[in-house]
Amino acid sequence: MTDATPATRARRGSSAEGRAEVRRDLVAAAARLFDERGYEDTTVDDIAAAAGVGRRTFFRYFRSKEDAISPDHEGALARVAEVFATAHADEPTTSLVLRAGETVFELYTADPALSLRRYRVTHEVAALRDRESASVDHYRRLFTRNLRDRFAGEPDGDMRAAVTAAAVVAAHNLALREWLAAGAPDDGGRSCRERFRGVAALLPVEPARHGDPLHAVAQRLEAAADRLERSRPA
Amino acid sequence: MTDATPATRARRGSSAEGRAEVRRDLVAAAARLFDERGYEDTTVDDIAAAAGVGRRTFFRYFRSKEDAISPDHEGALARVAEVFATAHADEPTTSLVLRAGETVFELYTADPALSLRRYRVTHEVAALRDRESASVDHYRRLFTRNLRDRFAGEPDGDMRAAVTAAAVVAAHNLALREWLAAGAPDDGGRSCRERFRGVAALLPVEPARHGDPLHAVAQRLEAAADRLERSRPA
DNA sequence: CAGCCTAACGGCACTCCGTGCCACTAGCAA
DNA sequence: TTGCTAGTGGCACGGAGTGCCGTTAGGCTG
Repeated sequence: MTDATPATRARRGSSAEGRAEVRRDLVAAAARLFDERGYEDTTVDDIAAAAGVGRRTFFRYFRSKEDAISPDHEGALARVAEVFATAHADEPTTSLVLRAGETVFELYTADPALSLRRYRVTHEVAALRDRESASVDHYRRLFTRNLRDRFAGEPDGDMRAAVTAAAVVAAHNLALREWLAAGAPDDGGRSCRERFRGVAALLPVEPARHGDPLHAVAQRLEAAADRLERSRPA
Repeated sequence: MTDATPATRARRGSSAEGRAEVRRDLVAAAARLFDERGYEDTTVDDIAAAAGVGRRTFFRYFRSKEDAISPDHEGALARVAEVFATAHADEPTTSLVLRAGETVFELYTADPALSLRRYRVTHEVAALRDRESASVDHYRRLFTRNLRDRFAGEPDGDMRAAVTAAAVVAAHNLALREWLAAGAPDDGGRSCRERFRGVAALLPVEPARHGDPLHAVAQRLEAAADRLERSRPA
């Protein structure tokens, strides 16, 4: 983006900060060019040139052209996996999936302006929409695997795991999309998280009691109590 | 696939049956080559040559290389949309989504052997898996749109529409995958449909009872938990 | 039957994505 | 100074997907 002399930009990527700077420049250039000219009419050469690096270097930072505009889902997936891996077995399932889901919001709330630009471009270009769908499905699969383990042995465990995982991920995306459509208000993602938590009342996490009208309320009480416990000083 | 003299295959696509024949040959060639050599090591040239047509003709039948192995999701989407469009307003939501979902099974049960081959290849190749995820998400969006209309005005309507749609699609895929993993038994997809119908008990199709006194208590407890959490930055 | 017309076909050339290879150079160590 | 390492950019290549055009089969018309 900013003009740099060949001398200074020659080995920007040598240090860790240098690599981060090059990466930021590439992301910014891609977002700007996709927004201005459209995704299809922007080549990788254009992005690389705008960021002041060679085309070959672009592919050392991103696996593909689409990657330049996508959030770092791999890192977020790893963090979600960590939440599942470190969770205590007696934590209520509702609480666990809410915690796991909220982890991902940080991907977007960290830089609301960039998220908005990404959102606009992603939802206009079919190729990027499909790619986003595929990324989201990776979360769904991760949730499904962990819930399947949790529900193992219970009646209809696999089906409930599949349905619960899909429901949580769908609620997450709804909350996120509404937050973005509202202009990504910078409240640390609080509105986003609160909307997301509404899914708790809709999950079939308890096999026997589902259908009982009081059940949903009981679940939400449980989840809230769990949050109270967590927010206590250690 | 089958050798044809240049004379007979020259204008096979002139008639409707001819086009269907060419398409079948291309699909069969793609499935066989992907299976034998792997997806990455098969070029469009290979597929076209194996089917006895030119490379340019391949792209007149399929938009992309991936399309040659994918089921006809566009047609299935149109049929599902038709189910929603022609449904009576007083049909229970559960019944409607089950009917809509079952429509899609025909895509696979019509030719179990081909479906099995597609399943194997699709689940081995990351690019095809992602493409399948994107296709599935189109169904989810279609269900979401229609359910959002159905739940319009009801409390938490959007959230329940998103969750219900995701749940139905997830259950559909679980039933389908189990059917394929079992070797695609040719019972007209009965086992598949029955498994799918199990989702009915897990759907939040009835709105939460906001008049319930316990609901207010849950809300106040949640709000208290949020305030406490907010006052203690992590 | 002869001639025309339409439409599918095959081939060519082109753009662009993504990758392997290699020479270059800045920074560092001996 | 002399290697040594690691990031870089250029080059060339294979493959996907597209625009264009000449060719040709099959149908329609006189």
